[in-house]
Order: sequence, then structure tokens, then C-alpha cells
Amino acid sequence: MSDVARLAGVSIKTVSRVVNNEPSVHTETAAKVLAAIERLGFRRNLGARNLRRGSSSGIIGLVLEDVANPFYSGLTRAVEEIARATGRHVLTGSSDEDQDRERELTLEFCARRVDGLIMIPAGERHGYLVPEMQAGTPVVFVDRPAGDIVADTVLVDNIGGAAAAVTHLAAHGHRKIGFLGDAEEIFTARERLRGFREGCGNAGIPFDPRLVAMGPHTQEGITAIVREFVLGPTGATALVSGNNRITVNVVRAIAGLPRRPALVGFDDFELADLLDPPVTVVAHDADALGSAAANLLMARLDGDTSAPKRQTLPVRLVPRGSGETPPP
Amino acid sequence: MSDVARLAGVSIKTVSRVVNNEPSVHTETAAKVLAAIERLGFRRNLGARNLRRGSSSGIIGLVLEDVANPFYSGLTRAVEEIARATGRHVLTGSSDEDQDRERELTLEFCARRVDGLIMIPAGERHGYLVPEMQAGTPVVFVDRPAGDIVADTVLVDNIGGAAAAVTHLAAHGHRKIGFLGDAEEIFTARERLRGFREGCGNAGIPFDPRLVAMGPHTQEGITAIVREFVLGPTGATALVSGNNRITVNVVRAIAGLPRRPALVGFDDFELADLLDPPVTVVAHDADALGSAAANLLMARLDGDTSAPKRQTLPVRLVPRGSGETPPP
DNA sequence: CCGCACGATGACAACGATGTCCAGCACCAG
DNA sequence: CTGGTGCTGGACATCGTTGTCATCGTGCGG
Repeated sequence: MSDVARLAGVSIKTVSRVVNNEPSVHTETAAKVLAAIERLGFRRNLGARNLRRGSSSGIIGLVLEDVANPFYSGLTRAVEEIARATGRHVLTGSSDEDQDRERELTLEFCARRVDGLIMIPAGERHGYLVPEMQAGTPVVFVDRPAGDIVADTVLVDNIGGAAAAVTHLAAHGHRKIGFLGDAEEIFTARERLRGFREGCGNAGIPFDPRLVAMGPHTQEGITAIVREFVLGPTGATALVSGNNRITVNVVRAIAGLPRRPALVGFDDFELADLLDPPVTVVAHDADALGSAAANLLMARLDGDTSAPKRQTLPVRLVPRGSGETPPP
Repeated sequence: MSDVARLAGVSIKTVSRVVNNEPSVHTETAAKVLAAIERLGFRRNLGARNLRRGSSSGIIGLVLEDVANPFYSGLTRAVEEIARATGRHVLTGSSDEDQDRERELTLEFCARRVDGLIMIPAGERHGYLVPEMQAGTPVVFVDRPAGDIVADTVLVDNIGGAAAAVTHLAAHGHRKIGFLGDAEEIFTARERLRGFREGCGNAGIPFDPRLVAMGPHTQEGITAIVREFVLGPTGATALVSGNNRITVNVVRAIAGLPRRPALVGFDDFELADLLDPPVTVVAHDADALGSAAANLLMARLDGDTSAPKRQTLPVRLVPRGSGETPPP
């Protein structure tokens, strides 16, 4: 900046006035300054600026499980859009479902003085966030609630969705329904299992623990379970899968079976409509989750100090065929 | 920090020593300081620290077309991993293929003093980056080259891949092959078209401009073109699609046709193996692109000042069935 | 018993930018 | 000619942190 001032023959302060578009600068002087800026390729240091002005950093921290998962990348995009509308950018980090890594990432973001945090929490303990929140960094939890603190949260109706999946299958005559869910440590997995049980209860289907598998996540593991459910003594005629990745694995597993069970998956995914048969899913919108969270955060940044909110976004069952196969 | 110093009864400099783990602090003093830090929930301001130390910001800027596109989100993840290995984070921004937006994002990132930039460029003009690069911000272009400057670049073998697609189809007896590509403004689209022509030449197939469509990107538009190619006077028996999104649309379009043409898609995508028929693709690895770019960038950050490099990553044809349908 | 090295601590400036406040200057009305 | 007014431009402090250097005991070898 002082280089620019020297080249333009003015003081540093005048340069500052020009880059900040302050009105009280002679047009001619401003032109000289701009020319010098252009010539030297000067760009003001936003970090220093924010430090001096005490203004916010203009960065939102987004901590999620894995940006590469299409579900989260959709959410990321939605957050980015809303951040952009207020002139902010998004710093992303993947926790890989690892509590320590989540914590490390999050605190690092705080040290960078992000304006706010949006988190898909990996762990159950978030006490470490309390000082940050007290210091004024708003935090919004998405998809899963915080472990042991109260904070803004945006969830989807996991229970209702899983129950609806069972209801749908029951309406097509199924009574032996298997559930393949994510690891029980994960909030959404527990909730969806609970919804599954509720759905069974509503449909008058006795809950059979042999038809529940939580946690497998490899193609091999899931194939084995699907075979066991369908071909084993439990004789499942239908399956509910607990998330998009499990669904995909289940679809692959089913393709190799002599008798194909009906299937309803939790989470929508691209091409579900093009598979054979097209996969019926409990859909919910990653965009909507991201937008809701970002909007909540923005409200906090605008000064909303009301009590922490918990939103639950609706899901909808999208019948495409795979859930409508009747039992043999 | 001064609050911590006051509470611990030491000078501000001693606090600094403690948070920086400098050895020459009495254990007892350090303990007092740490207690005060804990008590006040102090976290040092990384921005101020970097300003004072003149050290790098520890942030990599990643400008791409759309984080929500699985192809780019995979790339993002790969970049994140390599950034993490050197203690850095990733600031992402979507340009939506808009040149101005790209420029705005990029310069904003520069003003934040990112350590380096990785860009999937939207436009053809990147002169605006010259001052930044001269100022020492390394820039790596990925997937598409820079418009009018020389810089590190990582590409995939678009020409070879598209030619291989034609060769594959020709080997199965096809002579009337249609090409649906992205808009011609996009580098990869042009390259792939060029590869398509080369492939035709190699196979002794006369190039028919009526069988080329560049730019349509809606389901309706693509469906119309596919119908025209296959059912119209040109009577295409096979199609090559220019990117993952077009492929998906083409698959949908084909599903509604009385006679299904063979298909090879450029870009692999999840579930391609589960469609009916499974889609043969020219695959290349988003991870590999991201890693290569990030590694190049890291080398620059480690002081590599050699001439700009251009890497071309190989592609491979993954036959799954859709390209092996013989012509009727 | 002196001086010296060494460990521990603090005062101060500086990173790059901006807010505050004041001085200079032209211009105009009185 | 004077004082006010409206612009401009500059000196200085400051944001939170760290590098440099100085200070101050204290223990130890000579």
C-alpha cells in the first residue's frame, strides 16, 4: 500500500480512501492512485482490513462428513449460495465421521474467526463449542443434533420417513420386511430404525430383530445380509435401506438374487428412476437442508438472539416401482 | 490475549510464548497461563498471527463450476486431503460457468491471501491473474487450460478418450455414430469433439456434421436430439455423449425409444453398472485430477520454480455393455 | 567474592490496513 | 481583508499477535 502511495505521490491514507471508495477524494488524485494500483497489481489484504475494522471475516465454516458424498455436496452448494448473497465464502472440511477430526477442524475454523459454523456433527460431544458460541460464533447443526449442548438444529423427519417406507411396503402386501441401517452410533440411523419399528407397529407387523442389520457398509457385507434376509429362514419379501449408499449396495445385491425383494430406500439419489426396477425412495432435499441451516445462521448473524431453534424438514415417499412389487 | 495475561498475572508476551509452545517458559507460569486461557475460552486469532508473522494463510482457494456436481465434489475431496496433509484448509467457490463470477471469486480469494489457487476455469481470459501470480500466488488449472496465460495445468486425455469411444463402437459394427457434446465454448467439449472426429477417421467412418450436437443441456433438448439422430434420416445406431450429465440425459432419452442405440459416455458415474444396459464409459478419475493438481500446487509452495507444467492424465474405456450392442 | 552465562520475563515495534483528528488550501460572502 | 465552509491530505494510534532486544535474578566456576 505504501508502494502505491509512493508511486501515486500521495499518502497511504489517501490510497486507503480510494480503495474504500470514500467520497472525499479528488477525482484526479483517485485516478492517479487507481493507476498506481493497477500498475503494481495491488490488492488490499482482507485479513489486515478485518483485523483493524473488527469486522467479521466473511467466511462460513462448514464441517461435514465427506464433501464427496453427493448428498453433502448438494448441501454445500446450497450453503454457498446463501453465503454468497451476503458476500461470504465457505470454508469446507470433511470429518470422515471422526470425532477428533471434527473437533480439530472446527476449532481451527474458529481460530480463523469464521462468522459462523454449520456442522454435520460426527460425534456426540460438543462441549468444546461452548466457549466459541459464548464468544459469539453462531453454530447450526444439520442432519444430526448436537451431542450435549443446545444449539440451532435442522433435521429431517427420519422417523416419519422410515415409518412411511414400511407403510408403503405393507400396503403392497409385505409382512416380512428387513431393515439395513447405518451404524447405531449415528443419530439418523437410530431414528430411522425407530421409524421402521413404528411403521411395523402401525401396520400390525411383529418386529423381528433378526431382520435388522445396522452398520455394514461394504458391498460384500451388505450382499451377505441381503441374501440372509431374503433367502434365509426369515424369508424377507421386502427391504428398507437406511441411506443412499446402503441403498446402492442393496440394489447391487438384489440384482444377483433369484427372487427380488421389494425395496424402499431412505435418501433419494440420481438415476434411481432409471434402475430396474426404478427405486422407490423416501426423499428429502439436501438443498433444503443446506438452505434452512444457512438461513438460520444468517438470522443469527443479523442479530437474532432468540432461543435455539429446532427445525424438522418433511420427507416424501417417491414411489417408482421397487416398493410396489407384491410379495411372491 | 491481554485479558489472559492480566488474569494469569504475566505479560502478554508470555502468553504468546505459551500458546506457541516456546520452551523458555517456567512450567508453573505456563500452567497459570493455560488455566487462564481455559477459563476465558481464549483462542488465538490466526489472521493476526499470519499478518504479524508474514506466514501464509494456510488456505487453498478452489474455484470450480459447481461443488454439487459429483465430479467436482470428488475432486474437491482429493484437494482437501492433500491440503490437510500440509495443515491447510480449502475455500471453495462455484463459478457456475460464469466468467465474471469466476473472476470475482478468484480475486476475492486472492485478497484473502490464499496460499494458492486451483481452478477449473470458466472463461478464456485469465490475464487478471498475472499480477497475483507475479506476487507469488501459484495457480493450477484443472480439467481445462487457462485462456491466455501460461500456467500449471492438469488435463485428461479428452481426445484419446473420445477417439477410443468411437473405436469401441466401430469395433462392434457401428458406422453411424452421433455425438452429443457440451457447449463449444468449453475446452473439453471441443477436445472431445476433435477426438470423436479422429476416431471416425481412424475407423474409416466419414464424418457427418448432422450427427453432432453441441450445447444442449436440458432433458427435453437432449431427448429431441437423440430421437432425431436415431429415428431421423441419419439413422444413428450408436451415440457418444460428451460428459456425465449429458450421458444421464441420453440414457433417459434412450429408454423411451423403440430401438436402442449403442452408447458410450465420457466420464464415469455412479450406478452406470446398474443401468439397463450397463453404460460403457470413458472413465477418468476426479480424485486423480484433484490430487495431481494439489500436488503440483504443493510443489510450487515448496519452492519449485521450474517452468509451468502441463500434465495429461490417461483415461480408460470401461466396457459394460451399452457400447457392445451391435447395430440392428 | 566476582563476573558471567543462562533461564525467565517484559517493553516495544511491526505486520497491513483504517478510524480519528487536525492542518492546509481554495473559494466565497460579507 | 477576514472568517467560514468544504474539500483534501497527513500524522498517529490501533486491531491481535509475534520477533527483537533488554532486563533481572540466580547459580556456578574461577
